[in-house]
Amino acid sequence: MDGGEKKTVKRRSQERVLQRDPERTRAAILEAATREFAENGMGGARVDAIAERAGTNKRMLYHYFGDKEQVYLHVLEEAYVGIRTAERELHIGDRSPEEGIAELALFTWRYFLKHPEFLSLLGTENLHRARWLRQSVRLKELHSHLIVELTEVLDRGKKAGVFIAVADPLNVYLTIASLGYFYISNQYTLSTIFGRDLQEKDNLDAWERHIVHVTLASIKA
Amino acid sequence: MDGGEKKTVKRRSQERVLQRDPERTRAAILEAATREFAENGMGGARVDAIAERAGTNKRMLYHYFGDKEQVYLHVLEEAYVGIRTAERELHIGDRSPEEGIAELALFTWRYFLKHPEFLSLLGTENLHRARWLRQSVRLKELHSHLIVELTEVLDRGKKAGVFIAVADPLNVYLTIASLGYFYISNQYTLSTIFGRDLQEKDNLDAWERHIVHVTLASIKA
DNA sequence: CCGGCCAGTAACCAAACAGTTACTTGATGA
DNA sequence: TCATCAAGTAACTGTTTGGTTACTGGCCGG
Repeated sequence: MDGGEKKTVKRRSQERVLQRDPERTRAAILEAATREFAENGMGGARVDAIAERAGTNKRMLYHYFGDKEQVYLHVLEEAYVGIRTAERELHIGDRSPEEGIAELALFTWRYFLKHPEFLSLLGTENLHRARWLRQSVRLKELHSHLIVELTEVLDRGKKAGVFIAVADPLNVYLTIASLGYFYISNQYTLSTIFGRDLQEKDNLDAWERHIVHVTLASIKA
Repeated sequence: MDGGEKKTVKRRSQERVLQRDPERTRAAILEAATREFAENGMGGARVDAIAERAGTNKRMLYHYFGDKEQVYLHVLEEAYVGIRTAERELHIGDRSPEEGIAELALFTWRYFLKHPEFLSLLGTENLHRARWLRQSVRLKELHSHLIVELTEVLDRGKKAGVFIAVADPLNVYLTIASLGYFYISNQYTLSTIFGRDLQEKDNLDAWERHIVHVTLASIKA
């Protein structure tokens, strides 16, 4: 539009400090992309915005990840690895069955509350019917640990007579996850239509207690 | 790309039958937009796609609604009106308190199951922090009816000694909605990572029973 | 019976977008 | 000490996209 010379590129002398640190640049892109995808979804996220947020430019993003979809896939994988890794350090089997379940419920709720971007990414992925998650080879074995440990805790509770016999591990986890996910991810529409700020501390505390109460009430003998 | 003449527009004689039916065209756009927004979110939805799905063209869409955001707002409003209208016909106060709560839980679950596009729209709206919902004047008074009626049922249950005294109407509704919403809207990632098809009839039926069971268990005296 | 109005069409436009190209710079090891 | 190669930059490109313009044609009140 303004300049005519196409070949002779004039360059201003270095404005940004050169990083020359591949690990750092890659990590910065991934973190910036996490925020961008979480805030805008797959369709709304902008490659330029990710590059700018990461303090680099598009060329590097394509250099490290190939294309937009691959960046998204890496972001999604990292997010799942994050929660499942933290979960592993819980050792819900170390205490009584009731305490174990309560601990898992509390952990899940607090993790969701601390990482709303994870919930947002799940929302985006489900909007697209798990299109990228299904392609991921990395995430196939990640989740079995949770179910195995939960099954063990429930079985101990059944033998001790404190839990009902029909308690299904997956259903118990889905109950915990449902109550946390919906409250946080849908807080904006809910606060609007019911005229109550769900982010207020009192309401958050009440819901935390509610999740533990509901989860235990649903499996107690 | 092919034709050169800019001013002299040549027109093929009428290919599509002229509808000349404003009501129908408007409704067709709204229905097509509902599907497009539900499937792709705000950022992913395409105005051209909506027009094509509606069997019309962009000009009409802009004629009736102004711009993309207004179309989306109308879609969202229609969706909320849909569920709240159906809800009103329930009359959960007509039976015993326990039956009333069970009825509301069943209705909500089945409505969600039948209208996944509503859940998707909620997800999109929450991704954008209720940006459009908050602007809507039409949807302010729509939801109070639900809370009023639920409060009445819970109070009756408390007086009869079947419900606990601390049961909060909003929390009861959030419990019901959480369990339905999460299971359906996150079914794709959940089915993938846990290797169980959540759309299978047996699983759906089990979850329906589970929702009623959990809701009642959490408020029973 | 005709002039203006409104539903409808298709071609068009500028901006935004994902992805590419052509080039520069700094570190390293032979 | 200099050739090589990876890290980095900015300008460019073809396409898509939301939104507009210029036009057509059926219908209805005067």
